[in-house]
Amino acid sequence: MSRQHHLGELQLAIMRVLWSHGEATVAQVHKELGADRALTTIATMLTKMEKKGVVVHREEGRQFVYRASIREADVQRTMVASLTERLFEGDVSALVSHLITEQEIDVTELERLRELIERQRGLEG
Amino acid sequence: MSRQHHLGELQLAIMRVLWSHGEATVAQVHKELGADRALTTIATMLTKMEKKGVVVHREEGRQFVYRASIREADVQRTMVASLTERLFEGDVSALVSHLITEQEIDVTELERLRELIERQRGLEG
DNA sequence: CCGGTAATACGACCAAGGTAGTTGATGTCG
DNA sequence: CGACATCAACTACCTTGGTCGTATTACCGG
Repeated sequence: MSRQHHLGELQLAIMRVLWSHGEATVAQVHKELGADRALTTIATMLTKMEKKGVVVHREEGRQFVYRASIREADVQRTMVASLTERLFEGDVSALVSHLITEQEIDVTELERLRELIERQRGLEG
Repeated sequence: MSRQHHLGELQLAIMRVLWSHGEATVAQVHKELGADRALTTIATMLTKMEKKGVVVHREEGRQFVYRASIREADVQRTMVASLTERLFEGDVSALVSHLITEQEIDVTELERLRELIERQRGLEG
């Protein structure tokens, strides 16, 4: 269940469509992604993803309607944790520091984050 | 220069050794990584990495002494940005939120981060 | 000088992500 | 009914990361 779901670029893009739409056919996913790749690319990828266990499908007429079978928050958690491990030796705070100081967050956002931290500190305190 | 340096697991592990040691021979890297893989695996990887432009070497007798040719902060920046793009539609704050609420940061760290945000807010005016 | 050791060079493989063409079945529309 | 469009299945490639085995070369100790 909570296996390391380490998804590639296209796979993630597809997952995002499924997460936001709930369900989608190959054609819908394709369109949503800008229709720059071939339709079969999406279809092949979805097949591989189903084999891997990250999506499932039901049939509607002769079309397949796909649905994500893992939750977005779980994927975020495992992938962020993995990156944190690889780049910051597992130090989550180091990553947050990096984000705050190196990755362009405007003042309004900073204020929002400050409040978030306050709230979280309340919860943990 | 600022190409998307998208490094794999082993590559990152090797880079970390080089960043922290400044320079290292194949044998040193191998040892530092626990010597669980074959020595040639490290050697091959370093060759590939040099071709890719992320490390360079000089010769010392018969040995190659490798050195990183890209900075750690740059790799962090591009890889974090890439993940942010893929998982949070480029919304850095969303990632920070995720880290604060979902990834186990203790109260002391939260306080440290709060101060960091204050300071950054000062810098950005 | 000779045999073993230590290093790189080179080539082989495998898996996974990504991309797409072709085929064959099945519907639909005129 | 028949031509055309749609859709999944299958096959095929290519690239990159990762993992090694073997060959070749150079050095070092006896």
